[in-house]
Amino acid sequence: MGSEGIAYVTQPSRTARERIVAGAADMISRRGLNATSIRETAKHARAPLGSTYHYFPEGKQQLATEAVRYTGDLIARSLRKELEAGPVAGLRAFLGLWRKIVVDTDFRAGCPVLAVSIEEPPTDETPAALLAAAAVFEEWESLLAASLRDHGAEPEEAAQLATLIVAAVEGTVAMCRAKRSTQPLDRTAEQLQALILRLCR
Amino acid sequence: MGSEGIAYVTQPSRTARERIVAGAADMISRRGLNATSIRETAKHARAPLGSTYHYFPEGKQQLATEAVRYTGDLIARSLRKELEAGPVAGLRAFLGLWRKIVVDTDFRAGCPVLAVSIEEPPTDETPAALLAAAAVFEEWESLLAASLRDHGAEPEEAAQLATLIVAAVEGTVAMCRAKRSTQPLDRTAEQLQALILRLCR
DNA sequence: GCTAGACTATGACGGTCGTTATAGCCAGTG
DNA sequence: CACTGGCTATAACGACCGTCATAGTCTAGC
Repeated sequence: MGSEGIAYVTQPSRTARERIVAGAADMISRRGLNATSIRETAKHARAPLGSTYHYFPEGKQQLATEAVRYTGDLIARSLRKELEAGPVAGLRAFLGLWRKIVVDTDFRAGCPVLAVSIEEPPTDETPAALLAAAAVFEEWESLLAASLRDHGAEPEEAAQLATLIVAAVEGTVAMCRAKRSTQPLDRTAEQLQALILRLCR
Repeated sequence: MGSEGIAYVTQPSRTARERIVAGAADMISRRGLNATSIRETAKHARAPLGSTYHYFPEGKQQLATEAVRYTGDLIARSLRKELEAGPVAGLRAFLGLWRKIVVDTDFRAGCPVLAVSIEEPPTDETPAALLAAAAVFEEWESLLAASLRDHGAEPEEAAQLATLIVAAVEGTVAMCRAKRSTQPLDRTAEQLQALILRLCR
């Protein structure tokens, strides 16, 4: 312990609640939702177990939901800013964020939104964390699509390409973890960048 | 029970060992590796728990490894056949396989190879299941890349596009599960098909 | 100072996990 | 017929899980 968590750093200045959420996002991105226990989440955030149920009375589902939204907002904020310099710059920033997470954690962490997306819902109704994951994907896509439209792409084409970008990046991050190499990220980056350049005039 | 598992059907004609592997692949694709217990795997295959450790003496890791290879071979076999009709036909078959799994299971199942890829390795060395996942991705990519080269693509371009296709499909399946919709698959299919057509002359 | 409410500390509950051990069944071979 | 080896049945092991309850500590406002 102590040398591993770099991607979602838990600065001691933040409140205990924020540290728990950020730590949960990090752990979910590494091991998946089901393998992330509330006990370890609390320990990772140097918070007592009891506090977890104080801050998140609805239990694990609420914590997972907030962790998904936390990461979603983190990425969306950066993406929104970089997209001001155009879709290619936005893509580069998007890829760069994930590359940093994957490399900094020695291919151990990935995307918690993806991790939550591939867990089977229990029985009948859709859990809140899965709904949050869908909303995060939607937001990332719409940010990219808007930028593509602003740079001359047809709306339908822009929507398609935005979906492709998000899906490809998520899949590529997973492939990098399996192969313990950033080569998939390099290849995907090349192809997606060419695709944007071709579409925006 | 009885009306849910359609994607990786467990025909009673197969041996108990095969049923356990196929069932494990299905369960991993739904809930992830860590949330798939050997007990439930055995129950799902109508095999006693003791038999699991008889057939797979190395325990859960061995079962997971074989489940990954099982799915990898299943997809690779179909992909190889359809690619004889060209890369576009291959892409269509690839997408169709995943679409069927996602739709038939009401967005509950996905790709077990992806699920294994995003689980953090325990401590020091890479687990066998993760190595198997990397090999499966590699095989799918090389099948696609070879077909693209055979139809006029430059080797480097072919490799890049093959990686993009595998990554995009894996990511898209996850997005479909989160959104409970096949729209991402439709969009990705459109973009990838256009990409192949543009590259192969 | 004192009290209310936010937070911590601690322990327990029933349950499932991976794995192992042991004893039994039941084909097929000699 | 005995017997051997593949497979089953059953129970147990320590460990961890999500959740809840309860009692204690701390701090802000009166």
